[in-house]
Amino acid sequence: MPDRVIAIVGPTAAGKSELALAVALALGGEVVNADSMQLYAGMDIGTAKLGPGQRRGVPHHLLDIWDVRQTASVAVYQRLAREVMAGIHARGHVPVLAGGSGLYLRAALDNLEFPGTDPAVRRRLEAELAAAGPAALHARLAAVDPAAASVILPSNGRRIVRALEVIEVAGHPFTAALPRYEACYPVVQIGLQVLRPELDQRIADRVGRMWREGFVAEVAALERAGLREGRTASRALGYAQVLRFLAGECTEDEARTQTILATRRFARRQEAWFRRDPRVTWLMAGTGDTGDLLDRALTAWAGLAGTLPALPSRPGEHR
RNA sequence: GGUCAGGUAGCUCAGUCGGUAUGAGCGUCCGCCUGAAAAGCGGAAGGUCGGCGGUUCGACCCCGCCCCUGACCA
Repeated sequence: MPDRVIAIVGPTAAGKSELALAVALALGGEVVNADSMQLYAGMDIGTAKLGPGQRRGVPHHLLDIWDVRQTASVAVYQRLAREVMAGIHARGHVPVLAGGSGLYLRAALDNLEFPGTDPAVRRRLEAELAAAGPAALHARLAAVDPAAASVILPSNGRRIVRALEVIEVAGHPFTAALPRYEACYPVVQIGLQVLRPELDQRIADRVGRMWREGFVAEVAALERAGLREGRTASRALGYAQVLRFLAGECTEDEARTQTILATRRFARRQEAWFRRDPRVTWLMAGTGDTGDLLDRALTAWAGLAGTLPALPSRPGEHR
């Protein structure tokens, strides 16, 4: 019997965490985080992480597992997510994957394999990038892997470095295009959709709330814990802006405004990412209609169940 | 009321010593994304150059009047 998964995806501030919680309660599920920044311990207010007291007894996995100084890694996340989901399945529960990091979702759900990495090689290539610029590295890539070079733009230093790294470390060409959408679990992906004007309002409200809840103090504390050394965490939305403020590079008000703008841009990118995935079932999340949303999500889930051998249902196990 | 500065893309502003606006940044929209992905990269749309006259083969640019904004003087 195939082990099924339900995923709640969509842009930031659309209400994924709440819906995931409701779905988990209804199906006897356990939530698995698919948000790259909620993996970091201590990044709570700025990532809108559900606190332990708000989880209503539902187990949540892959939260607070990384130190802010650690560089994030999709490949590591993939391994962890697969392990966690296997455990949930073994317990007879349903994994409810929730988060807005598109690549992380695909890493967890799809047949994606990440070629290895080598810190030394990476460091060397990055130094070369800084010294010679992306165009020079791109020319080199074109010589060793024309296919990859034709797909990666000469201005995208980051992807060029990774391609060269893979060729050197793995000894094979870099697959520069994402593969077909092909999941390794029977999965229902629920996409939460909120109209642009309302989403923008929610983002502004959320950032305002973050500030009222002591976001600046959170960042200051993390700064003492080494946030600035963290390659990934220091660039997180809001955290990057507050770090600039703390360094005296802008006013607090500018940091707040910039956080709103950057979050908005990010939400657009998330929409674009998930929009391409034909498997996503989109639900319009109007203002405060969570109950209805849950019904519609469960209907979509029931649709998947109908295509598969029946599974004994265990509703409300975590009450 | 007077003097000066300014009115150019949704916003902040370049620019043309008269020859169809190379406009820039931001915003907006769209696309890409395989070990940093809340990251990184790319593309597009947007302007009757405040209004009306005049000079000129030709005016965003020169001249006149008017409107608006700001500073200063009364």
